[in-house]
Order: sequence, then C-alpha cells, then structure tokens
Amino acid sequence: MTTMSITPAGWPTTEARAREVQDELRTRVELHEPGPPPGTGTVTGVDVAYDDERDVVVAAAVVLDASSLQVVEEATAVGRVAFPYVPGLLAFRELPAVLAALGRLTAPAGLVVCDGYGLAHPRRFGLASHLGVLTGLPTIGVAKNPFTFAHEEPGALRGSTSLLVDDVAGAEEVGRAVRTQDGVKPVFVSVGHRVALDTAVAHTLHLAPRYRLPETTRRADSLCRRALTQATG
DNA sequence: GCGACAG
DNA sequence: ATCTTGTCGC
Repeated sequence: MTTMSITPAGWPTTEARAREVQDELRTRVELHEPGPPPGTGTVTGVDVAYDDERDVVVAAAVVLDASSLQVVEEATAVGRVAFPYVPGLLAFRELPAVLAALGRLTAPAGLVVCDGYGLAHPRRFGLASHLGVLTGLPTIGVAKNPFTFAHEEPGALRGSTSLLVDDVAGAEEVGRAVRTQDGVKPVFVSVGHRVALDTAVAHTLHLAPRYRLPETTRRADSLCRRALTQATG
C-alpha cells in the first residue's frame, strides 16, 4: 500500500514555527570544511514537481558518477504537499519528498546539488543548508534566479564569476553568480553544508560541461516531471 | 500599508 | 513551480 505519509513527524505547519526551526537548525550548519573535490565519487541531484490541484508532490534523486557524469541510480517518492510556497520557506515545501527519495537510494549520494539556495537566504538557511543538516551530507545550492540578492554581471565566458551579495546585510557575500556557458545567463551558487564556496563553484562548472544547468539538476528535473505525469495524468 | 520574492 | 505553439539555431 502507499498510504504512509511522506511528511516527517513534527514537520512545521505555520510560517512562524518554520522560521523558528530555521533559526534553531542554522547553528548546526558546517561552513569550514572544503568539501569533496569535483570529479571524484558520486554526486546527486534532487528536484521536486507539483500538481497543487491534486495536492500531489513528486521528488527525484539521481546519482551520477562524478567523473563520467553517467547515471548510477535513480529514485522517486510521491506524497502530499506539506507546505505552501512561501519565499524563504521553500525547504518546508520540498524537503519531505526529497528526504523520502534520498532514502530509497542504495548508492552513496556523495555531494548533493539542490535546485535553490543554501547560505544565500534571508536567515542564511536555505533549502541546501537545511537538507545538509538533516542528512549530514555535503550540499550546495544552484539557483536559476538571484532571489533578493544583488550581483554584477559576470564576464561573458564560461567560468566567469561575480559576487552575489546581500545589500540588506551590508553587502555581505552570500554566493556567486557563475557563467556556466559562453554568453548564457549565469546560475547562482551558494554553499549548503560541509562545502566551501570555491568548491561549490568548481562542482557547478564540472557538472555543466554542455548546458547552463548542472547535469544533476537536469536529470532530477526530468525524472520528477515524468514521475508526476505518471502519478497523475 | 505596498512591493519583491529560490521553487 | 505551472499554464502553453511554434520557432530559431546548432
């Protein structure tokens, strides 16, 4: 049967409580480890797709060999939407399904690449930070938009980067804008848990040899969409 | 109070 | 995130 809820016991249901949880868990983020070097071991992409009409959420976790970028293993998890989309509280909407999908993997996840932010967050505890603390795995966030942050335009060539700063917090650096392909809009990288920013940027470039987004994100996005179509219609 | 705002 | 056809380009 598939009647078990996918949402962890005690998962927040109010915005106020969710913010409290972020402030509590934030103290457990590890920001001083360099993180695994790019190209070795495994790397995992996670992403989520929704059908809010039917209250269905599907997460996908795709493990890649970090050297060849070939798929090692795939897993999905289907459940009910646990939280509405609220900017700054995305983790409470996405993580229950992501944790379930990761739990179905048999291969070691290695570094996990999230679709969204880590440190670059109003309270410095985005999706990637949250997932890292809950799993203990090294995590990074690669987002498609600058959210509320400011950045200079990186150089036009692949590999160019610029600072992503929080103007509200005195221009504190919270991540990097990274050009992964010549002349293509940059992605926005921030650290999650147990990975340094330079390492996170290196992983992002290594994972995006051909397209703007990392292969991890592309594979996970594709898989959760297919799984949602199959679960719904 | 108003507007902006990862996915 | 999601709603959606064709179209320009490698």
